[in-house]
Amino acid sequence: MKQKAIELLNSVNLRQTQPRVAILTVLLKAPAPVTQEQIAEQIGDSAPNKTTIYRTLMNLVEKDLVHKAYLQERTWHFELAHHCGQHQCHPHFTCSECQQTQCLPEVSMPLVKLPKGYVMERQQVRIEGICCDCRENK
Amino acid sequence: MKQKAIELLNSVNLRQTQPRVAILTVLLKAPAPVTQEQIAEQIGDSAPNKTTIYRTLMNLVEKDLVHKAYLQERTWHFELAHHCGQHQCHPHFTCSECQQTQCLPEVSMPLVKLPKGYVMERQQVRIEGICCDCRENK
DNA sequence: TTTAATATGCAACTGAGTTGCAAAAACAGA
DNA sequence: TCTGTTTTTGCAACTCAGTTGCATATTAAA
Repeated sequence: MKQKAIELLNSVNLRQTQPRVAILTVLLKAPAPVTQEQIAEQIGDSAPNKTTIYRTLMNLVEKDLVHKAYLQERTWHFELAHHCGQHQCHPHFTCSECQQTQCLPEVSMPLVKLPKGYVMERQQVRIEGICCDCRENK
Repeated sequence: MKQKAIELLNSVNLRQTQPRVAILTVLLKAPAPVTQEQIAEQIGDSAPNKTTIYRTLMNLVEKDLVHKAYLQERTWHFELAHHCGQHQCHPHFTCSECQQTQCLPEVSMPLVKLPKGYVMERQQVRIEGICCDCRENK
């Protein structure tokens, strides 16, 4: 994991620092998009300052290693981009009862046809609904 | 417009108040999702307090007259739901250069197939890319 | 009208994300 | 391995969208 993190940093010419490696390691393990706070929690006592976490995430987004996953919440969530297709991430499902978000297996959705002259960079799909657990407890 | 706003309020059993009518009227005219601040601006001097605007928007979202459109920004954007299909809104395009967002004409996207036991409420598509204007000015 | 229920405005608050700057760490070259 | 330059980090103070509590005003049903 840690090794993989270091490789990723090298691949985009970012200096290899403790905070960056730790943050990337968390992202590599995460099963769904995570917030700054969750990252800090996971790293524990040696977690970097929140400013550093945000700055690192922003660097990683800029290098396209990480994506901001837009969810119906106030807080930003991040996930590794390495499972995304060229123009499309996997869809995210958010339960409107329990607010839990999960990644859906990559589905090949057709890309929306853009008006002439527009360039597609990335298409994201977000789904709201009721998850299995919440439906049963009704 | 104002008449339409009143009808919408009646249809969901919300009391007809000046702020609500004004806010709905702005939403009815808006060509793309708008923020609290933009709504206040459009209404002008007689604009309700920002707390009222937020509370009204939340009421309208709850009644499903309005949707929160999730964009890659810090501020919330709202739009009328009346052009959305039952499980799907029209896609939004955000230019990663100029940050402008626009609605794309309703396209019929297939719905993602959810795992067993899940209920689909709404599917949203968000596209990032370069808009026509920005591409030409490069 | 009158009254009970609901909505509004205000001011103070919250909390995610940002900024500026001094101190620390990374790395290239000697 | 040391040195100097560049980049990164931590801290504290800040910003600003959205929230909360409560007193006052408005709605609409009787």
